[in-house]
Amino acid sequence: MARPDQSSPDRDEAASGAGPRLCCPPISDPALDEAAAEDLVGVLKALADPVRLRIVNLVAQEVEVCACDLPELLDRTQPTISHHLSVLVDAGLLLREKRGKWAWFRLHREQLGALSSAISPPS
Amino acid sequence: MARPDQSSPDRDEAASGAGPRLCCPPISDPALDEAAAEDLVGVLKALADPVRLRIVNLVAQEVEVCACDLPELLDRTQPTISHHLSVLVDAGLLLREKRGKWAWFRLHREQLGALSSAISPPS
DNA sequence: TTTACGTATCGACACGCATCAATGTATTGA
DNA sequence: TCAATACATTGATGCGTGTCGATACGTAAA
Repeated sequence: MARPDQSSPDRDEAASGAGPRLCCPPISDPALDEAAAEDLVGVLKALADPVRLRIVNLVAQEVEVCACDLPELLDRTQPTISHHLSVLVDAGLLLREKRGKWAWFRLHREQLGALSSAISPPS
Repeated sequence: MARPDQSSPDRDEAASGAGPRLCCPPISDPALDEAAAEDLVGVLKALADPVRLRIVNLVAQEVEVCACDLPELLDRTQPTISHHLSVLVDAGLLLREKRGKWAWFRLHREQLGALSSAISPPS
């Protein structure tokens, strides 16, 4: 698929040079290759679910949250909540601590902060 | 599912009070209700795909990007690229400008910045 | 008005995933 | 040891979506 060049009427600003050349520097050296993109996407996918996003939001408001409260708060069954908690722990967004019969979860702030800055726009 | 209380051996710090009470203030008033979560999730889902994340990354490195370059750069067919571009535009992350036969895309920095700060951890 | 080309849309297919009922595992208290 | 409880795991199901070939649409040049 041919790229438009500067001789196109659409982009003739700064047309002081010689013969036709590219309208702009060709895109090269993408900072995010396929592998790096997959890594970041893993954390983004973990957050890109309404139940999981609300879990993270709840945990961010408290020191820690007991799994026992979440089925009622989020209107989902216990297996579904357990599944979502595991996804968040696997993504590194939550930290799980089992105390007796109960499972408590805290926010992994470094990981969430890393994600936040990874997607913050440049300049 | 019963919540553990402070009389549990797991959480007996600051046990100076009277009879048994909750281990911690009950979670209430979640800042993110189901509707608000769905909104944020829409933008997160748009980013949570390796092809789309790489598109945003490419556009963030240039002033603007021509759709004609993306199939080769990202190793996807033209319909697939067109689909992903539409998803990003619909999510408000990219701005589309059609010039002649070509479609050019710029980063919507405000939207990406809003997402970045929305998921940044508190304090 | 043709022809060529870049892009958008459509239809179909395969895969991923959110969800739940049923069941297993581990811990606590009697 | 037994019963109760909290959580994890499994299997099944339905929906969403990433992908591509085919095709339609719009623009520009001949």
